[in-house]
Amino acid sequence: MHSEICSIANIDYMINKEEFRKKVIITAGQIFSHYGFKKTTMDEIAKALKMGKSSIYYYFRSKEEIFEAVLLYEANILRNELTTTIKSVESPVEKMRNYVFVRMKAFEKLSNYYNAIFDKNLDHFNFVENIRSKYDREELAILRLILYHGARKKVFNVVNSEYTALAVQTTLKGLEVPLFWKKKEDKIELRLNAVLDILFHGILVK
Amino acid sequence: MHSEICSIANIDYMINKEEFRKKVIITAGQIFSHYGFKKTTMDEIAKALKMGKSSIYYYFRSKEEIFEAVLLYEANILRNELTTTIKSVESPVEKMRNYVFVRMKAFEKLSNYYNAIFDKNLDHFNFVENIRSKYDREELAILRLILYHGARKKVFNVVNSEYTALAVQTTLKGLEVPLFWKKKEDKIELRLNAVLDILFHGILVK
DNA sequence: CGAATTGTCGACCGGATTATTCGAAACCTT
DNA sequence: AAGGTTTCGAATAATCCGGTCGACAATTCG
Repeated sequence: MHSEICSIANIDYMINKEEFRKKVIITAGQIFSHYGFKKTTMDEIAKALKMGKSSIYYYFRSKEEIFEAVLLYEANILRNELTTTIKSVESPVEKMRNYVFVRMKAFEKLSNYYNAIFDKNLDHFNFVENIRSKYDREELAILRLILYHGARKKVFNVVNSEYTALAVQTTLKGLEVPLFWKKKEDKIELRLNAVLDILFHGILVK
Repeated sequence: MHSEICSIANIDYMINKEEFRKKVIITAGQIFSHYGFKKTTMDEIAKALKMGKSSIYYYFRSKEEIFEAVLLYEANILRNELTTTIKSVESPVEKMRNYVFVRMKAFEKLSNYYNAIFDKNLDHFNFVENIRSKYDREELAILRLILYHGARKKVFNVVNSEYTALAVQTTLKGLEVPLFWKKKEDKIELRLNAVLDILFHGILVK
């Protein structure tokens, strides 16, 4: 029959569908990052989208699928920002304040989702591995170096010396941090928070 | 019988009890201000206190009672800060930047609870009236003046002119703002958010 | 020491919430 | 108008959560 026309129409549909999915991801992402996975309700997402709750299920199979899409979306943004920025940066270290600051912000945003992941009993090993595999080792090495030398040369004001070593060591390895955990325990969770604190607040730029 | 000794003992008990209540108020307050009333669970509060949920009910009758205690506690702090600070401030307006900024922060903290109040179907009229009655009219007048002239003289950078009038008008009347609402409707809620936005972010100091 | 009072907690209940489904209506596009 | 696409109200089954209760530990008192 009219197979060609039909397929054209389908492509149109798919585009719209993809756009709507993105809208959901962005909207839901904001809510997830604030309230975590468990505390975020479908009703809430639907309300924020000004849509019936059931409609969302036309685009996503489940709440989890939305959440995972959000994580992937954010991780990709972060990764792209990193790769593009890192190529436009040259020493000296002293001039990198703003650069690092921007990076910090990006990580900060993503770090919100850690809570959400904790909240859920998601197997974050898979997630972390997934993300990590997308980072070029070299990128990480450079970033780590910047921070390391920056801290030594007092470009950054490291607030709490107790955690300095840990912070420098793990800084901007970023998503590798969770690899140290074996299971979800309070103490370990606390340590993560400490690290994140240093990463995003403790090390003050400017 | 041993009425005197007993009463002394009772006072001791009360002090401990009062201390524990305060601990609950502070801990629960942090959670409430982040997640709102509804999304905050007793289990969560208990866990944060490292205590059994049932134990909390030995000190508070209900979740609502905790919440109201939190509001009162915060409101008192804010009120005290206001009254003490306002007496140590003299013109000119241009030097008040930092002062106002600090005030902003204080309001910001309290403003978090507005969400919590919305969240709940609490009759916030009572609450607001309760708080408002503790403010000296004169204090408010002075604060309002500072902001008003500050905005006119461009000491503050008013970001969104659309809301400027509203902001100046209601700024630091602070807790009076809610009096304009008749019921909890989306549009009105949005307007509040706009106002709060202006109050705490829109008007940039420095 | 006991006994009385104060404080803690695990286990549990029933009503409320919530993720998800389904079928029917509304909406396009041809 | 037909057929595919999108929306949504209503129903459901599972889970959650505020609050209770009784047992029991700790402390205070004679």
